[in-house]
Amino acid sequence: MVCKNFEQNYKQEMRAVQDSMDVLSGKWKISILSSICFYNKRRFSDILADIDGISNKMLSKELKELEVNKLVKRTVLDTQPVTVQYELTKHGLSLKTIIKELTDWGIRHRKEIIGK
Amino acid sequence: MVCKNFEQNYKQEMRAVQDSMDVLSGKWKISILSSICFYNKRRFSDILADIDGISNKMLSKELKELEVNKLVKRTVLDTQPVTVQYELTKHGLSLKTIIKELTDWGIRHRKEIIGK
DNA sequence: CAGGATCCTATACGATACTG
DNA sequence: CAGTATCGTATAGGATCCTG
Repeated sequence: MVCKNFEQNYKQEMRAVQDSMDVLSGKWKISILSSICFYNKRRFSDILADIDGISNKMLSKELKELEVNKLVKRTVLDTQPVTVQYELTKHGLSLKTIIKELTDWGIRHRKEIIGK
Repeated sequence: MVCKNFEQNYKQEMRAVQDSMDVLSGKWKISILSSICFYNKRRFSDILADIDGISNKMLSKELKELEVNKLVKRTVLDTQPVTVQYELTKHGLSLKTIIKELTDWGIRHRKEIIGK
C-alpha cells in the first residue's frame, strides 16, 4: 500500500516532468540547444545550416520560445548587415547533463530497436 | 577551428538526441512511463486515472507506441473481465535516470521562470 | 542576414459513443 | 475492463516569398 505523502510527491514529480517536456519537446528544440551549446555562440544562419531540415520559420519560432524560457540569450551584433548571436544562459547550460544522457540513451535505443 | 571528426561526432549526437525525443516527446509519454515505473505494474484503467486529462484513446495509442519501442510490456491477465497489465521492460527502466533528471530540472525551471 | 507573412497539410489531441 | 470507432478542432510544421 502506498501512503498519502508518497502519492502527493508522485503527483508533483509528474507535474515537474511535464514542465520540462513542455519546454523541451517539439521537433527541434533540443537540436537547437545542442547546436548552440556545441559552438558556445552561434548565429541564426549557422544554426539553420547545422540542423538538417529545419525551416527559418521554425528556427525563428523555437528560438523565441527558448528565449522566453530563459534558455538562450539573443544578442544583435552591430555589423552590416545585422547578425544575431545566440548563446545559452546559465539556466540553459544546466540542461547539458540531460542532453548528454538523452544522447547516450538515443544511441542505446537505436541499437535496441534496429541493431542487436 | 573545429576539426572534421569533431563535427562528425556532433552530427551523430544530434541524431541520437533526436531519436530519443522521437520516442519520448508528445504530451503523455513520460507521464505514462512515470506512472508505470512508480507502481512497477499498472493496469490500463489505473494509468488512466493516474494521469490527469488523458483520454482513453490517447492512452491506448501511446501505450502501443511505447510497446513498439520496447519500453513497456503488455500482459493480458486471465481475469473476468479481462484486465491488462503494463510494466517497464529493462530498456524502459533504463530511462529512470533521465526521468529523474527531467523531474529535477522541471522543478528548477519552474523556479527560474515563475518563482525566484 | 535575420526574420515575418502567408498558405497549406498532416498529425496530435479531445469528446463521446460503442463493443467483446 | 480495455480498448476501437468516429468526428471534430487545434496546433505543428513545411514551402515559399517578402523586407529592413
